Order: sequence, then C-alpha cells, then structure tokens
Amino acid sequence: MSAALPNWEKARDEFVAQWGALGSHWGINRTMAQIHALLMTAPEPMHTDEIMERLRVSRGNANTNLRELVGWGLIRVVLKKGERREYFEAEKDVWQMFITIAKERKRRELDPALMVLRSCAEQTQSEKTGAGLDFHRQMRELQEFVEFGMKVSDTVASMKHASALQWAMRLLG
Amino acid sequence: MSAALPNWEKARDEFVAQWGALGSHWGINRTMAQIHALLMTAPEPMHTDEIMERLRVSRGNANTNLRELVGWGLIRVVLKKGERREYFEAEKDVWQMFITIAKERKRRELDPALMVLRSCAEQTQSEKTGAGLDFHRQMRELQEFVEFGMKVSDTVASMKHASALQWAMRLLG
DNA sequence: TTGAACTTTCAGTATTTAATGAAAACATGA
DNA sequence: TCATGTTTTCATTAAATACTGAAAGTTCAA
Repeated sequence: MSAALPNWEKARDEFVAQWGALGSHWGINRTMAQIHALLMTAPEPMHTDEIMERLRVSRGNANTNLRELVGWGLIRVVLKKGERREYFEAEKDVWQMFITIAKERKRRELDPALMVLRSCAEQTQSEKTGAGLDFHRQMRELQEFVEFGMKVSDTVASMKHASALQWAMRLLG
Repeated sequence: MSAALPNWEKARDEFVAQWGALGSHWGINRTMAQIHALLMTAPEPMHTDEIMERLRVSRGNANTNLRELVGWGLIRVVLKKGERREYFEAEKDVWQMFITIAKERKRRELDPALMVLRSCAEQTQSEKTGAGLDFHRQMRELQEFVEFGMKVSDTVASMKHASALQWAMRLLG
C-alpha cells in the first residue's frame, strides 16, 4: 500500500473529487476535470501511471484526457533528462488559465454560433415587413451582441493581469 | 398537412435546428435549446401542442423543458383571455437575456465551485511550508479570482445596456 | 535488429442523460 | 357532481457519452 498522505493531500483529494463533479455539470467530463485539478495542485510534473493510480482510471481514459487537456492548452508535456516517458504539468497561473479557457471556449462555442446567426441574418436580408423583418432584426441583434462580446473578450485576453485588474477595479469602484 | 411556410420560416428552422445542436455541445440539452430558439423567434406566444408539432417531440419532453426554461427565467407563461391552456413567450431583448443567463450560470456553476475552494483553503490554513503552503496559496488564488469575477459580473448585470456598452467601448478604445 | 518501455487506438461495456407515452392529477364549466 | 381539456409525473426505452483493457503501434538503446 501507499504511504500515508500528508495532511494537505486530504484537502487536495477533496478538491480533485469535487472539481470532477462540478466539471461534469458544466460540460467537461469528470476525468478530464479531475486530471486538471490534480495537475494544477501537483508540486511536480506527473506521468500517466501516477495519474492512473491516484484517480483509479484506466490507461486509455488517462491518455485520452491528457491529450485533450494538452489540446486545450491547459497542461503541457515535460520531458525529464534520461527518462523516456512523458510527464505533464499544468499552467498554474490563474489569470493565464482564465485566458486559455476563454479563448478555447470562444473558438468552440461562440465561433460556430456566429456562423449560424450570420447565415440566418443573411438569408432574410430582403424581408421588409412583419414577422420576417422581426426575425431578421433578432438575428442581427444576436449577431452583433456576440461579435461585441468577442471583441471585449479578445481585448481582456490581451491584457496583463495587473492592467485588467486595474480596469475592473475602476468599474467596481 | 400544414400550410407552406413563409420564406423567413426556412431560416427560422435552420436557426432552431442549429441552436439545438450548439446547445448540446455546451451543456444544454437539445430540446431545451430548440424550444428557446423557437420562442425567441416566435411572433406570438406558443402553446405546448404547437411546440410539440413544430419540433416533433413528445408532450413529456416539451413540458419538462418548458418548465426548465421558465426556471431559468428565459421564458414566461402567458395566459390568454377565455383560454384555458398556457402559452409561452421568450424574453427577446438580447441584453436582458444575457443578464439572465449570466446570473443563472453564476448561481449554478460559480457558487458551488466557490464552496469547494473556500473549504480547501480553510482546511490548509495552517500549512506554513513547502507543498502544503503552495496548495493553500493555489486555492486562495482561485478563490479570490472567482470572487472577483463574480463581483464584476454582478456589476455588469446591474447596468443598463447603454452604460455597459459605453463602458465597454472605452475599453476597446 | 531486437526487445523493453512507453503511448495510442479501439471494440466492447458501463454509465449517464434524454425522450417517450400513457396514466394520474388537476382545473373548469355545465 | 361529472365530463372535458390540460398539465404533470414517471416507468420504460433509446441515445449519447465515458471508460476499460488488451492489442497494436512507436521509440530508442543496446
């Protein structure tokens, strides 16, 4: 059996478990959220077998979700000298994490929505009255709102943490 | 059979179908997203049977998702004089929709996450060195970040569309 | 090359989530 | 009260998604 865990590891286990549960109820699969939580709180990079053991998941599952997290840009592969296997470490800076997630969600969620809205608005260009016109306007409004939101998000994502903070403080002020 | 659809209804059907597909890949079930899209573009309030027919879904499914949308605050029940059954209409103002969704997601996604972070930070208060301290700091940072985000979101949600726009424009410069 | 260490794939299975449809519950006016 | 129109519930079924484990693939040092 494994050695007794230091005290903080209890809290860590809670974090990993709960984060997994939360993740699944906002569209991220449980294992992926758990691996991310685990690596986010790992003092050192971890390899696949450590992760498998700690979370009690299969190799296939661990591998798939590690690749997925790499794809999101939330973790990266680290190679250790003289070792063949891959280690993984998470981005730990909260601001950087936020930016990464915001960009990725924009790409996955907003970009395709925008395509739909544009297409629907375009198809109804020529509606000049009544319900057809209302529909056209609704699509345009949604489209413009999403485009605007994307611009704001791009701007924020390009800011340093400190200046974003300052800017937000002025708002809250 | 039903009468031929006016031209704009073609675009509407596309909107409904695609919105459903999108919804399901960001954590909202397909029928719910479709009903919302349908009502958002409805010239008049609709009743359950119209929705069932238009989307080809069962009564149970329609009912469940209508209630869910009412729960989100995205649609409301409308009663017509001299009619017994309930009609539904969606909030159409984009800014208002945005605020409603933001509030609800905060309640469902951020609030529980915050609980976890607070609990984990608290449990490791007394860690003074090494990995335990790092963990504690990580939890604190996450907690503070989420709390800050929530404040910003509350502030924005309390603004009128016009002033939010103005404020955002200043950011975009 | 060979084979050991490691990674990826994928068919099969398990789990979770959503949808159906019929029965039960509820409301209303006669 | 009863008959009728309407909504809700829920056991069952269907569909989507996640996970496993073993086999195939890859890499690299000897």
